[in-house]
Amino acid sequence: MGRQLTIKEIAARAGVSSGTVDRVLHNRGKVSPDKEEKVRAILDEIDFKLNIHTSVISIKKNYELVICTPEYSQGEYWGAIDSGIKSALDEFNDLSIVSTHITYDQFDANSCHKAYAQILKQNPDAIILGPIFEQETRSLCQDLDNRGIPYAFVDSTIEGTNPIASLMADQPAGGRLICRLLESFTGTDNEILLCRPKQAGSEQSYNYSKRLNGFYDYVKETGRTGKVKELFFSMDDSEASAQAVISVLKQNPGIKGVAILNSRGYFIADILAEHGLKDIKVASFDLSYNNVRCLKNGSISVLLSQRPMTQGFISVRAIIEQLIYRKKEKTFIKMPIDILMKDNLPFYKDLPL
Amino acid sequence: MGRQLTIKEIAARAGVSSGTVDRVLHNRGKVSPDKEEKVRAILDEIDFKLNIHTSVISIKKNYELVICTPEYSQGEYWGAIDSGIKSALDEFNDLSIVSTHITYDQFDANSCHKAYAQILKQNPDAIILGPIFEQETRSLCQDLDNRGIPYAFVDSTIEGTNPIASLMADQPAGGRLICRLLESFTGTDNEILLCRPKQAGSEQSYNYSKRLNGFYDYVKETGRTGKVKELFFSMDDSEASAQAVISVLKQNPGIKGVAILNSRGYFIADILAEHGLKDIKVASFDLSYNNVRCLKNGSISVLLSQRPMTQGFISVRAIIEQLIYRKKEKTFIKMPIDILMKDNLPFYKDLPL
DNA sequence: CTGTTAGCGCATTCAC
DNA sequence: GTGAATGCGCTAACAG
Repeated sequence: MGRQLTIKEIAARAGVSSGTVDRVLHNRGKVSPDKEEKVRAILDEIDFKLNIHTSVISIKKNYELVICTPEYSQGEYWGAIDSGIKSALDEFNDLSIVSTHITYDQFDANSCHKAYAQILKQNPDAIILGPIFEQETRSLCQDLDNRGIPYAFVDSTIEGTNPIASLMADQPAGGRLICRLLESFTGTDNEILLCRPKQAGSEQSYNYSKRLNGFYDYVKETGRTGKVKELFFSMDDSEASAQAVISVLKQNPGIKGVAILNSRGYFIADILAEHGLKDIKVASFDLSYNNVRCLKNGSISVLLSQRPMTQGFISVRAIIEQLIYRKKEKTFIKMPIDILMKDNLPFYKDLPL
Repeated sequence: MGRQLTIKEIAARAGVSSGTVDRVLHNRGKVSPDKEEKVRAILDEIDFKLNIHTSVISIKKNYELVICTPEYSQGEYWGAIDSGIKSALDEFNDLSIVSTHITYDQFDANSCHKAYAQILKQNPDAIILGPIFEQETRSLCQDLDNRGIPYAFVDSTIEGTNPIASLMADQPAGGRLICRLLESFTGTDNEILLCRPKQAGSEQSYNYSKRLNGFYDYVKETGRTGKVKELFFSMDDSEASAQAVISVLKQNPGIKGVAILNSRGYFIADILAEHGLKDIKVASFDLSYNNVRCLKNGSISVLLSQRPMTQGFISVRAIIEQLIYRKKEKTFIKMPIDILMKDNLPFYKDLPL
């Protein structure tokens, strides 16, 4: 495969100037039908691709990117996504992209509403969305579609929208997997406790409910319905939660594994550790700071992660490819669900700082 | 953080010409100490990064890259590494890199010797090595060091060499991990069978022996020495191997898990499946075609993978960064060891085709 | 040693 | 509608 033809060479072949080829390539109009046809014929024949590098350097436009995600503390899931975004922006720093980060309270639809209003006001060239609220997001996306502003989703995707990219894990698969792992760990004879947070937003979250579905699908398929118990706990009252957990485990000595389908595994793990319940395996999601601590000290046996940093990184890259390199294909990726145990933890970069 | 300074602007600040800045940036020499210092001072201060795009288009040189790995069949480990290399070369195709792939028989030191001679004869600009034989590789690398030709390792690294990049997994950690997994799966009361291949090269391989070390380190640490049995099997005589495996399992009903520390897990898994031994958990390495088949049908419970495609990809990128972008830092990465089970398998791209 | 300069391929004016 | 001309930031060759 030899070198590609340049625009100039194509122009020569078509008997036109490079400017005309450029107009055809980018559908800018103002080209007579006959010349256009000539150029297109050649273009089709040789499968012409723009040279990204020269293309980029001759574009002068400054791009505005808005990132809109829930607020987060350091070392948490959304922080990892953000650091992936940052590292991508750093890698592509010669593209003159200006980014703004707008955050909202993931438990307060109104705060999300405000954030979205702010986005529309800013009228950026592209947006990366970490969506929690379906209605609000769908409405925003409609406006964006109308204005022709591209947007990408990280963490989860809202149906009925037209993102140019979507980076998320298969949540039901995550639910199935955590159940399979605990089943393998505890053996088929023993029981599993599913600890569900009472906290407002968390249970309603799209991702959480999908995991729950996957979890119970697996339970049913394997005919272990009787082997799974549930317990609701509140992060706000750790005393009561601790008592509840311990009492359930005392009453059900067959329980050898505990699943927490969000990133609060450490909360339960700490309770178990405090009470010396070392033989109970805990499984949870996300490499948050506290979860990693527990995985290291053995109070959590396994964590599932959906590569938040990678999600952030790819979302930026997808935007750039679409916006600047004019790539047409959309980027829909189901992220791998990584299984983390003590021995392979050190080699994963998607770690909280 | 505003726009980056250009080389010209830096030159102006330092009171030199852009040519001088370029010479400093790329260590081409021929710069007086005082000017060099002035330039470096500014460079450090502003954390200058080359504009990749303009840099690429103005490079005229054609680079020759040689890739040298063991031969492989489709859907195997080395094939995945190769496809990672190919996709990187594809992504960087505007750099005019010509690549040659030389392979050798991983069980025949002489064939490796020949391959290496061929490399030296070709005298390329850079080399990616998948090393098996220590002596031969060390000798080759010495020659390459003398000639100043950069080389990168994939899969494993030979000590006493000076690669510019090394992409490999932590093999002892892999050994530990597979043991921890099987222990978790079988419970502490039961036993584990370690199936070791008799085949010539395989056992001597550096990676294999490191995994073995890690495996037994974990066994010792957890005080389970008495709980681990060993069995040597030969791929050449499946009849005999099958009988041996089955007989060991009959004599030791406490064995509930089987570990294979290379990519031959499917060989044992097929034997177990044939004999209806469904409750015995099998764990092995690598997403080879056959292993994946077994993971899907349930005869293998878990596979460990060291991201061969990613290794291949990064090795090329590291070479390019070193050779073309003249990056100084070397790229030593311990790849994550991915744990694959039935539910998360579909989302991993490091799959055989 | 050092500065100057001609491209690299494309996007974008600006005349015609 | 169209083509010619300019510049993006950097590399490399060349003249001093």
